[in-house]
Amino acid sequence: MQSGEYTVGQLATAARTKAVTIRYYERQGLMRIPTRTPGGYRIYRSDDLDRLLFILRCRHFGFSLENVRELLQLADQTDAPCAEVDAKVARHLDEVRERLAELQSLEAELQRLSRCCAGGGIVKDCRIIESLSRDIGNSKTPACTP
Amino acid sequence: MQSGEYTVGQLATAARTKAVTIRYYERQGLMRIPTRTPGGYRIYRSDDLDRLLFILRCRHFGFSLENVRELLQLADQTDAPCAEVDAKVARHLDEVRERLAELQSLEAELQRLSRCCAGGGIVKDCRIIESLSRDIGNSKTPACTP
DNA sequence: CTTGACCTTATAGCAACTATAAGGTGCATC
DNA sequence: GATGCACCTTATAGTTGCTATAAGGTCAAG
Ligand SMILES: [Zn+2]
Ligand SMILES: [Zn+2]
Ligand SMILES: [Zn+2]
Ligand SMILES: [Zn+2]
Repeated sequence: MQSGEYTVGQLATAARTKAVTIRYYERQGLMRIPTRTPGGYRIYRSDDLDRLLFILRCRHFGFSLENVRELLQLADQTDAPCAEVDAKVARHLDEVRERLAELQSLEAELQRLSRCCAGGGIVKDCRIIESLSRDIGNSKTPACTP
Repeated sequence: MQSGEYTVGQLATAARTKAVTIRYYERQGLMRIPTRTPGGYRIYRSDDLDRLLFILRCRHFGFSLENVRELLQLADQTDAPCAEVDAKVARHLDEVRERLAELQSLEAELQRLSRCCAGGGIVKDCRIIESLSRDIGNSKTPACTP
């Protein structure tokens, strides 16, 4: 091990991730196949750290591993127009906003459900259980009027 | 097959779900073990439909199957206090709000990333790729656990 | 009695890891 | 040189809530 070289564990520490994750990324074709010591240990260099950090930043932004793979390829073609990159980010942003809207409506529904029951009663009279037991979605009379 | 009885497919249709889902819920201990025809077909009755609809409503509210299992048990003890039910719903609402907050901050970050690049350039100069290649939030590198 | 829609089970796959087992390496210390 | 220990290796299974496939059996209509 020379200076500027890392074992998988050292690379993991440097990137604040775990060795298993790095091996997993290798199997998934995100990390390059590293050289090995005579004993079979993986040896990484600083460009591997760069690549790993790129991957982790993409993950932090919620990109799927497949998207990350594509982003890595795009990032390598430095002279190509970046329109595809920009589009990928924009599309992902759209997806996140969609999930956000869904989660917001879930939160509202769940809050309504939660407020159904005043507490202190028994299951037989619990408006929450009642709401879960009948079709609130199609009911004319809403189960809960908070 | 008498009236008021369902095969798994008919039950699925009645609940607007799929037969495989019902069998899966049975394996997971959510649906009761049904009786069978001499040929081995599952036979369901209207209380099975009620139970299935209860499960599906819980799923609609985002409860995990484990939570649904517990809610089913709680719902069966009609004379017990409903505090546990109420607490389960409240806890789930908290989790949803937590996810919501994470998703909101992700949306903001992603919007900032998206706006980095004006478009029309090449990858080499793309601020998005640059952002993904450098430590933008460099004061802290939060390891996002989604 | 054949057709065809439906049913049965078992098994594998998805995403992105996490956990476990069983063993090998590298380096410091005795 | 032997030992100990932290770290490395691979393979395999588990997580969640389904979905897909294969290979076969049942039921009711025509
Ligand atoms: Zn209650
Ligand atoms: Zn809804
Ligand atoms: Zn962040
Ligand atoms: Zn760009």
